Amino acid sequence: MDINVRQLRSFVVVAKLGSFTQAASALHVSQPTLSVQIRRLEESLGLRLFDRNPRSVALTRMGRELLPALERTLQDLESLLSDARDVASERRGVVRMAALPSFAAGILPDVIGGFRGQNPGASFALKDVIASRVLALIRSEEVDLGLTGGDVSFPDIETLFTARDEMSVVYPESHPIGAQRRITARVLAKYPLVMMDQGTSVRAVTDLAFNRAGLLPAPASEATYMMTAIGMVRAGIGLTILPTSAREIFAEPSLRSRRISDNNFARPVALIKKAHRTLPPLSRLFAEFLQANRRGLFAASRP
Amino acid sequence: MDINVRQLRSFVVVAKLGSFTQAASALHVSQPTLSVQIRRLEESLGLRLFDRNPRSVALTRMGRELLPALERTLQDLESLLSDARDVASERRGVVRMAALPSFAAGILPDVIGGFRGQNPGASFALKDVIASRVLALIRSEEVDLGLTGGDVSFPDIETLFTARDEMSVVYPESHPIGAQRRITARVLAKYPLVMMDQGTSVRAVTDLAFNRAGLLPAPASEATYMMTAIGMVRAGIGLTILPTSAREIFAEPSLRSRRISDNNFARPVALIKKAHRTLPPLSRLFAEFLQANRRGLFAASRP
DNA sequence: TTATATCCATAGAGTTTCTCTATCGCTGCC
DNA sequence: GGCAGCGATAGAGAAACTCTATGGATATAA
Repeated sequence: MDINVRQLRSFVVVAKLGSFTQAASALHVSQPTLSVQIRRLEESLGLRLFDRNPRSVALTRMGRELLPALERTLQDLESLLSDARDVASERRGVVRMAALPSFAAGILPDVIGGFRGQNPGASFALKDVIASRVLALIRSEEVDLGLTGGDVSFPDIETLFTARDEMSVVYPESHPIGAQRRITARVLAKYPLVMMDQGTSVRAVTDLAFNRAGLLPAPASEATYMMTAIGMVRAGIGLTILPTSAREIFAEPSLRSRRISDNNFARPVALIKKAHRTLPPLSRLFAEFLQANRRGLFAASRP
Repeated sequence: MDINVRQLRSFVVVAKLGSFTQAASALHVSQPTLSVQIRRLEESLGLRLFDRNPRSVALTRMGRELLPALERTLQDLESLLSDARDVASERRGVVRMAALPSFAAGILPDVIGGFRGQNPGASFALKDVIASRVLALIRSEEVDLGLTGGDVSFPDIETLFTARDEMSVVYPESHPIGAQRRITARVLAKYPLVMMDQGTSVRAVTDLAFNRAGLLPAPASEATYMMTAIGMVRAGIGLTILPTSAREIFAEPSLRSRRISDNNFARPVALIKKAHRTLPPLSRLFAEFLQANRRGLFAASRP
C-alpha cells in the first residue's frame, strides 16, 4: 500500500521510453526489477497504467492522465532535494548575519568579497544594527551569525571567537599630535575631542580607557555617526577616536590617522551564534573564514 | 542515499508537532523508528534538520527553509495519488465516449442520468458523430467507448456487446397505415416514403430490409437529419422509417409511430472499445451498466 | 540537592521488502 | 516453423525497516 518515489520515477521513465527493457538500462536496474516495481505501483493504485503487448508498451488512459502531473511533482521534489544537497555541500546558501555598522561598512565588505571569490554560490543578508539588536536578531534566529563588540556571555549565546579592534585617532594633517612618537591616553586628553555619542560601543570603550588612565576628558562635541565626527575633525573642532577597522577613517584625504598605543583603546570583537543551534553549512564556513583571517582584519586576537 | 516519501512525511510531522514522541503517535509508529528515519534523511541530505535539545526539538534554518516547499510538494503528490485511487475505485472519472447522433440524443441522456444517479463522481465527454468517426475516435484513443451501428469486426476493435435497435414507421394520425394489423416491408412499400440520406446507417438498414423482401421502393423524398424527415411526414410528403430509440419520433404530437414487424428492420448496435486496451474503471463500469440495461434500451439483444 | 519523569538516541532481533539471476511464455519476423 | 525480442514469474540472497528494550541527558518536584 506504500508508494515509493523510485516506483514513480520508474513509471515516468517507462512511459517516456515506451519500453521496460530500455527503461531498465536507463535506470541501471534489471528488467524484472522494473516489472515488479510497475506491478506494485499498479497494485497500490488499483489502476492499470500500461497495456503490455508483446511488441509494445502503451500507457492506458489513466497512465496518460497521471503522467504529466506526476512528472511535474517528481521534478519539484527532486529539485528541492538537490537544492538541499547544494546547501549541504556549501555550494549555495545565504549567510544571514548581523554586525555593528562599523564592521558592516568597514571590514565586512572586503571579507565577504574574498569569501565569495572562493564560494560563488554564497549570498549574504547582512544587517547593520547596534549591539543590542545584534543580540536580539541572534536570539530570534533572524540571523545565524553576529559580529559585535563587547564580551558577550549569556547562556543562550555562544562565542565562536573573539578578537580586538584597536582604535585610532583621526586628526588634520597639520595637527601637532602628528609629531608625537606614541599616542597615549595622556596625549589624547590634551586636545579637544569629538566623541561618539553615549550608548555607542566606541564611546563606551573610549570612556573606559580614559577612566583607567585616570583621565576624564570632556567632549568638545559629540556625534552619532562616524562620518559626522570625521566632518567635525575636518572643520577643526577637535580630534576623534574611531575603530581602526572603520572605513570612515579614510573618507577625508586631508585627515590622518594613527593607531593608539594603549591596550585599553581597543574593543573586543566577538563572532557569536545562538547556543545549541546548528549553523547552516555556508554560515559555518564563513565563520571559519572570518576566524582564519581575523589577524588580518583586527589588530590582534585574544583567545 | 535513497530518499523515501515516508521519511519526508515524518520530517514534516515532527516539524509541525515539535516532538518526536508526539509525531510517532500521530504516525502510528514507534518513537525510535522516527529517530532513525529522521537521522537517515539528514544523512542522505547531509544536512542537520533539527536541533535536538532534551526538552525541545527545533528546526534548524535549513529545516525551516526546506519545510514549506517540501510540504507543498508532498501534498501535491498525495493528492495526485489520492485522485488516482478515486479513479481506480470508480468514485470519480470521465467516461469518454463516441456515439451515433441518434443514440447520443436518444437513449444515452437517460442512461447517463441513471448512471450518474448511482455514480455521482462520473462525468461524461460524449461525442455525437457518424459511424466512421466513431471508429476513428476509438482508434486514436480520443474516446474509450463507442456506441455505433452495424457489425464491427476489425482486429483492433473489440465488441463489448451487441443489441438490436428495431425500427418504427412514423405516420400522420389519419394515415391508413394506422389501421394495419402488422407493419411489414410489403405494407410499407405501398406508400410514399421519406428516406434518410444514402450513407446513413438508417438508410443502409432500410435498403437492405426492402431488398431482402424483394422490394425496391423509390424515396418520395430524402433527408439528412431525422427531424427533417419528421417535418416532411407532418407535411404529408410520406411516411418515414426511423430507429425506435430515436427521440425525434416523439417530437411531433400529431404523428404516430409503430414498431415494424420485420426482423430485417433493425440495425445492430455495438458497444466497442479498442482491442488490447484497458478501459478506465468508470468507463468499464458504464459499459457494464449499458449491457445490463440493454434490454430496456433496445428492442432485443442478440449475443 | 536528589529523585523522578520525560524525551531522544542507540542496539539488536525479526520481519518485510527489494533486487538480482535464471527461466518461461508470447508474439512478430524471416 | 524456428528465431529473436520483450515482458512476466520464481526463488535466493541482500538490504532496509520497524519493533522492544535500554541508555543518557535534562528539567521538574520534593
